[in-house]
Amino acid sequence: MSLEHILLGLLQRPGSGYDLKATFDGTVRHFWAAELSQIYTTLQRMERTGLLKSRVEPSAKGPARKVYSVAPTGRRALRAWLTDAPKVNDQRYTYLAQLFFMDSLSSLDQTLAFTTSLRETRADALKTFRAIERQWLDEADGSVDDMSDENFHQYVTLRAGIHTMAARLRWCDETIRMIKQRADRQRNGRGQRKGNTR
Amino acid sequence: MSLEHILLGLLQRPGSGYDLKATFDGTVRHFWAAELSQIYTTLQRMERTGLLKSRVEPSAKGPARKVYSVAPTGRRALRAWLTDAPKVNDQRYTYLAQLFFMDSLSSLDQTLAFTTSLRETRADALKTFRAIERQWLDEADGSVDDMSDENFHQYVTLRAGIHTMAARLRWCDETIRMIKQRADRQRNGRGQRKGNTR
DNA sequence: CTTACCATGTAAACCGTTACATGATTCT
DNA sequence: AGAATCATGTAACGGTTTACATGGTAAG
Repeated sequence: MSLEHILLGLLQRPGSGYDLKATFDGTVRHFWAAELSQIYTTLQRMERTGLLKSRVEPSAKGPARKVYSVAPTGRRALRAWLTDAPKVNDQRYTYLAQLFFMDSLSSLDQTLAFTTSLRETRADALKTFRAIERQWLDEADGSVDDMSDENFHQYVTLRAGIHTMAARLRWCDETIRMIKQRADRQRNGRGQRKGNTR
Repeated sequence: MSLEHILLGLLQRPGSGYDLKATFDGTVRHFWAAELSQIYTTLQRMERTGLLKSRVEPSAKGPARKVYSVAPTGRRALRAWLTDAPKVNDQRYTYLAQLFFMDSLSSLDQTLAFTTSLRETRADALKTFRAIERQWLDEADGSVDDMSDENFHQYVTLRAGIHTMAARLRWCDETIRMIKQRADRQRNGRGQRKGNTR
């Protein structure tokens, strides 16, 4: 139920579902994504179970806004979650699954093209992360020490994304190198070894 | 629908749901996890939609086994998925979400303890990955070139896990260093800057 | 006799994506 | 007039976890 806890965290400043979607995309999207529809239904559930309260406010534009804020029960729930041990959840990587079975295409060229294409997307993502980091550092006069504690906590989660993405790029490069080496060997007639007969 | 595709990949050697759970845990668990109950229901759906066929076989021990294998439609679906572009899916990191909001505990000591504890679990996980890699390399006489193409594809996904986990460890170390530095500064009375007043 | 392993599932609840539906205001 | 943005949702489907239910064989 981490989405609920993230919403509790974000709602330390009250807001509507629509507001929260924007905040989501602007702050936590590098480690958590959520669609508007999911946010709306989750907020409704959280009000039903007493974690949140809401009031309806007229809007300058469009329909009335339903502004949520954290109820006392919610505050306790957030605190309990934060003082709990770090929760490690399983990750699912679709592209690694594809790669895992890609031998059945019997074409190292396909594997090479796949990995090369993946590398590009990861390089773009890393560039984006680094640009966001530069903005953060500019706003803090270039020094992490000048950040507020609040910004510091947020900043280190961005650093996590940068480390991970950089590692993935290095892995792509290592893999591309190994694929090329393997393809060369096979072209030079050293490919027939250990059941490698496809 | 990646679980379906992974099951298609694994079922290139036919097997029962129970078999598949064991294979899952032994081969792809570092990038994909699945419970038995999910595997059973997914296999049933895939037979209903024509991706798989099954036959019932008596078992040496326990109840009859329902052995699934890939139907022609399934073979085409697997091929289409493998020749598709690398699919990057969003990752959700619960512990980064916790860290993101942890400033509201107003205690850098808590943040330090949290990160230190996380570091331990990541170090253990990395150790496990490295042990598995050593086994793989031993079986291939220590050289990646001596692996079959099939094993090579599987090996590189393990390397992805190792790169990622090592990066996460380096991030933990970097973060721990920054937290300590920040705590020191605040104890030495330089803590009151830029809204850092909690 | 009890535990572990083999082998099958169902049910309930929540997580998450995609598509659909509605309607107001503001800018071009 | 049409597009963008504000703002709310529902529905359907599949993904995932946890708990429950059943019963056989083999080893200690």
